[in-house]
Amino acid sequence: MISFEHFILEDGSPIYAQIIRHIKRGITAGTIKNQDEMPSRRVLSALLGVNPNTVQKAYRLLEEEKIIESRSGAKSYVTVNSDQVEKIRSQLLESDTRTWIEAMKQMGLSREGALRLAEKIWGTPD
Amino acid sequence: MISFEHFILEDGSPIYAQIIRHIKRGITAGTIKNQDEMPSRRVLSALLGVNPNTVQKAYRLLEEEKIIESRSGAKSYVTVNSDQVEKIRSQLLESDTRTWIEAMKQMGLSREGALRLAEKIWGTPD
DNA sequence: AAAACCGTATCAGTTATATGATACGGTTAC
DNA sequence: GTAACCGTATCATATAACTGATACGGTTTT
Repeated sequence: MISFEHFILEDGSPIYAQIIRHIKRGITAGTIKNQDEMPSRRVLSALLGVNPNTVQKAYRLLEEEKIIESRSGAKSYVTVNSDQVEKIRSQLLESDTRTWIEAMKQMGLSREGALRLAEKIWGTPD
Repeated sequence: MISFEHFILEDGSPIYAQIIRHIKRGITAGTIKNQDEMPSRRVLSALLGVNPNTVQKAYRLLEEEKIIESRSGAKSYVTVNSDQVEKIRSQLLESDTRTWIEAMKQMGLSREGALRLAEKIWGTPD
């Protein structure tokens, strides 16, 4: 079963989008793998304290992206092949990093300045 | 007059929030300074192709944060002292960077791996 | 077979975001 | 002074996002 242990609701972006991002990041990290069992809509909504319809929207969109599969009545499963994983990984890493770089540039930081800042905030390497 | 030359509307976050972020990043970068003249609501909305009410919402929130001042009938001006600038700067840099770091961690990257990725995507130092 | 889940669907209601139009009165520039 | 611009306010409207409740039928487990 996929863990949502470290999932924290942020503000600013829609909840359903945050759920989708969490799944994709897990796939990128390798903590979510092909054929993994998804928590049911009811269970996840109770876990996150949100409405079941919000979770259903996230799952529906994940299904449209062919990342999960659902059968009426049964549980939903992750269905990703290695090509999809690689695609998701490169897209997420690049877009998240580009967003950060753009912000740093807008605030006048040089490449080295931004990297030093990130290094400092990250803290001890892990 | 504050420049919105490189401002591009993104999707995902509200337009008024993007405007606020643009101003704050400009202040952090030093390209927007105390007593700078803000573009009028009408001008900026025309420039961005959005509704004047959307710009007004951004300006109202900036005013509540004491970052700009408006007098009915007259133009609006940036009103930030050096303490505010430093506060805005540290808040923005830290939150943007923490967001990126959290994403990298969720995707299983080590500190060094993430820094190398950022270095590569940034390209030539500037 | 029955109970316990599950995916799916639908209804209504609220809030946030954005658009569009218009108006009033204050300020600035000519 | 007057025209042009400005901040501010108020309508109405539309859509997206989220909540809450409920229901139907399929699957799994016992």
